[in-house]
Amino acid sequence: MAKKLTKREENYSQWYNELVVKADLAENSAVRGSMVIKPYGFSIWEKMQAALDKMFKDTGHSNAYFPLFIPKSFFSKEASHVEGFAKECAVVTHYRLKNDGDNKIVVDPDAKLEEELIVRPTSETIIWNTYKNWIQSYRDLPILVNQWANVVRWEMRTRLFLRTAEFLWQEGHTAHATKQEAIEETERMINIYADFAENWMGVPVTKGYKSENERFAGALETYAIEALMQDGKALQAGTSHFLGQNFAKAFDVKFTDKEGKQDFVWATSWGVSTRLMGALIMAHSDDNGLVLPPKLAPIQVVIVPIYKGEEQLKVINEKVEVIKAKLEAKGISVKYDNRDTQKPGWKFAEYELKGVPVRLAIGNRDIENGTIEIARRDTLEKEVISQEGIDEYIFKLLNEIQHNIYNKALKFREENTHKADTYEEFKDIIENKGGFVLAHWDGTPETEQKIKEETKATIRVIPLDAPEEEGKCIYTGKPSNKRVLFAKAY
RNA sequence: CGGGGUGUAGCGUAGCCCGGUUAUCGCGCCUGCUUUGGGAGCAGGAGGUCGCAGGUUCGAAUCCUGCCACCCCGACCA
Repeated sequence: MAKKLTKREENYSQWYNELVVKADLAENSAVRGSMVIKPYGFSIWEKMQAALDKMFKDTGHSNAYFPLFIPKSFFSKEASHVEGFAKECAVVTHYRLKNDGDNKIVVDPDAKLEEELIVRPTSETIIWNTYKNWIQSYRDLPILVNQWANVVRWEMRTRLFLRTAEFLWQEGHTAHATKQEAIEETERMINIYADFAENWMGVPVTKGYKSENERFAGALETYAIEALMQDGKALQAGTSHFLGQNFAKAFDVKFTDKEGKQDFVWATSWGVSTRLMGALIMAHSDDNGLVLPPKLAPIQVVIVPIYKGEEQLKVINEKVEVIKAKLEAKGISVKYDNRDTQKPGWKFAEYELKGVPVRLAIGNRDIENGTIEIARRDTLEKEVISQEGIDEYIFKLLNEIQHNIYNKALKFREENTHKADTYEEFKDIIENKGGFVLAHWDGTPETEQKIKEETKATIRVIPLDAPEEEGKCIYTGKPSNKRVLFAKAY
C-alpha cells in the first residue's frame, strides 16, 4: 500500500481516502455521506472525548442531553440562524410506514406530522427553548452545559471525517448574566481547544476570530482555531461563538438582576467534532500510514515476537509478560501480538499503518543478548537496546515522540506561512505554494468576497496575537492596521 | 442543482468501440508443505444476479432506452 500512496501524493484527498477508508478507520456507509467508524478509529475518538471532557469539567461545565428532533418552528425564531442552516436540514415529516398491499413498504400518508421535525444540525434552538424555563434570576446563572451528541447536516458534498452528513461532536451551550462574562467564556473555550489541539493532538493552531462572512449563523463573534494540513490547505478545527443576546431574545429568556431589573441572558456556544480525527490524520500521516501522538494512541506500544517453533515462542512469551507488566505499571498501553497467523514483517507494516508510536521486536537473538529492538513510528528509526530499564526508556521516548510530532508540524507550518504585500504576490503564493498567507485587508466583506471569487482563498481567522502594523489592503490599497490569515480551506 | 466520469467476486481491474466456447488478471480468502529479524514461496481450491429494468438479436458484460448508485469539478459547509 505504501507504494500506491506514494504514487498518489499529488492528490492528497485520494491519498487520505485510501488510507483511512480502506485501511483502518472507516468505510462508506449505505447512507449518503455518513461514515462507519471502525473500532480502532473510534477508540481514538474516545481518547479525544475523555481528554476534552475532563478539560470541560475542570472549568466548571457539566454534561446534559437534549432531543435529536427539533420542531420546525423553533428554527424560525432566530432569523440569521435559520438562514444559515435552512439549506442543509434533514426533515422528519411522517411517523409510520405501511404495506401498500403490493408487498412494498411505503410511507403512510395518514401518518403526517402536524409540525415537521428537524434532525438537529446544532442545538441552540432547542436548548434555549429549554433554558427559558431554567432561568428567572441572576442566581440561576451561569448555566455551563455541554452535550456529546450526533448532528446531521445535509451537505451538498461530503468528505470523510471533514464533512459527513452525520457527525459526532460536543456542543457547549452557556448562559451568563453579563456580556463580559460571556465573552470570557467564549475565549476560555477557544483556549481550551487550542490547548487540546497542540498538547494532545500535536497540531499547532492559530487562534483568532472570524470575519463577518465566515461567522456562525446567529453569532456576534466567532472564534476559531485553524490548522494547516500537509497539502497546504487550512482546516477549521474548533469554534467558540459569542452569541450575544440573540438567542435569549428569540426565545424570550430574561432574568432579574441584583437590582431587580430585567435583562436578556448572554450566550455562548462552542464545539469540536469528529473532524478532529481528520485533522489528526492529515496533519501527521506519512506514506506508511497514520502517525498518532502517544497521548491519543489506542495502543502506545506493540510487541512483536520473532521465533521459530513453539519452544522459542514459549521463552519469548515469558520474557514479554515481564516487560509488558513493567510498561503497564507506568500507565503505558501495550499490545502483545503473538498471533501465529501473521508473519513479523506483516505485523510491522500493519502497526505502522495504524500509527502505533513505539514497536518492540524480540527474538531468539535478543533472548540470548538481553536486548530488544525498538522502533519509533514518527522517525521510523530502529535501534537495539538493553532490556534493563526499558520501562523508563519507553516512558521518556513516548514523551519525546509526542513533542517531536508537534514540532514537526510546527516547522511545517512555519515553512508554509508567508507574508504577501501585493495582490500579485498573494495570488502567486495561493496558487503555487499553498499554505497560510498573512496579508493586509481593508476589513470589508466585499473585499474578502472578491478575493475568494478570484483565488478561492478565504480569511481563516483574524489572529488574536496579530501585531499592530500599518499597511495597505492587498486588494483595495485602503489602510489596514494588522495582517489577517488567508488560505484555501477544506 | 449544473458539468464530467464510473459501475464486472470481499477489494482493485481486463474485456465493451467492432455481440459469438466455460468472463481476464492481481490482492485477499481456504487446504497442504516449506518458511518466520520488513507485508513469504510453491502446489491445489472456493468465490460472479457483469448496478437494476426493459428492448434488439439465433446469441448481450458488449448495442439501444429508462432508472439507480457512487466518484470528481462547481455553488454550500464544523
